[in-house]
Amino acid sequence: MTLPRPDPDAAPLRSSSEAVPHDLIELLFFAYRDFVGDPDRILADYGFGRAHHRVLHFVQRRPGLTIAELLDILQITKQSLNRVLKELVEKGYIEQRTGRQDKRQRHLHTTATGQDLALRLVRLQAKRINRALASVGPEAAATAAQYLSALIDPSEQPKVNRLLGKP
Amino acid sequence: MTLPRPDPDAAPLRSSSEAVPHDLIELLFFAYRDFVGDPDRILADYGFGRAHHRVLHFVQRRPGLTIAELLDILQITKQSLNRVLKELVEKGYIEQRTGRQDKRQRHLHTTATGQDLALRLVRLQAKRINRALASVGPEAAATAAQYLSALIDPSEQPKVNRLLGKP
DNA sequence: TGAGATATGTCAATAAGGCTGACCCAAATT
DNA sequence: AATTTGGGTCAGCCTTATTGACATATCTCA
Repeated sequence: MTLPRPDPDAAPLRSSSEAVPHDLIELLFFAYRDFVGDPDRILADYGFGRAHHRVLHFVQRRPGLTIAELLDILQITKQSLNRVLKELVEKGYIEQRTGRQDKRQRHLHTTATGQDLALRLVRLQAKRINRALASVGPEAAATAAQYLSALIDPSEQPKVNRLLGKP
Repeated sequence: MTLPRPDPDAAPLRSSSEAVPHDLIELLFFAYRDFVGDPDRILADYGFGRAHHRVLHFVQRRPGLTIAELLDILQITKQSLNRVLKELVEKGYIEQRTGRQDKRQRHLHTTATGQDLALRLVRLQAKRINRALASVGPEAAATAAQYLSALIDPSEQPKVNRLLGKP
């Protein structure tokens, strides 16, 4: 099966002086797909999906996170969050603790089981990333991080930087 | 609302000597989300979703693509592809031409309308990427491309390289 | 020529992960 | 005491994906 080559004349940029970096567009699609594919396969054994992974990941990373903070990070509705969070709590991967100062808040923590799974998943993703960095040279790490960071909505960047601990 | 900082001692890497680049893991999530968010908003006006976008994009990029080739790129089932492809054809964004040598094949092409939409979307994504490149320096483009490419499953890399026209 | 492989299309059922809208309670704030 | 905030929940809907089964046309090869 031979794929046709991209046709350079197919889309002349008449009304735009900006170049279109097709490779960066398509590579992000393929890279992201394979990147989340690894965890997906494991999560399926637990009856979890991608949404559970994200919740587990950020709770593991930021123990004590509240619901509101998690909603702000994930940018989904509380109904969507609640479904997966409830399952993670019921199955014993995440624990909710009522806030001490503000008793309305629920602070989220991974249980020992939750930590095991979160670590297993994050190591799997780290493996892929480290393999990539090894192949392009470790100097690329900083550049890649800066590039990905700059792709984020400027309005979201402060939040993400805080999240990553880079104020 | 103040987010707690990542807890560096929360997940000691007892059973792994590999470092875990949390920033690169999380940045990929945020970057991808915002990257596909732009087109999503536009597509909603047309009654299309992300799946339609991917089909339209690759057909625009590789005019004459067959169904089998597209399935191989997207890695979804033909039933999934068929639903969105049918809608794109019915609404006049994509055209199917029966193969000349092999009459079983359908060669896919964007219509004029399809090209307009595809270009609009690709320019939007290019804008975000070019903004990012401008902020980190254009030298970063090659590094970012290499890094993203190296994230892809090694078994898939030849295919992607062919697709991008870099053999 | 006839058998089998290939390319595509389609039906039906199911699941995951999102959404909106409408409520509810308890606790904090003013 | 009244209002706002943090969180939970019900119900219904959409999109994208899946599996499995089957249909049809066309191509290839013995």
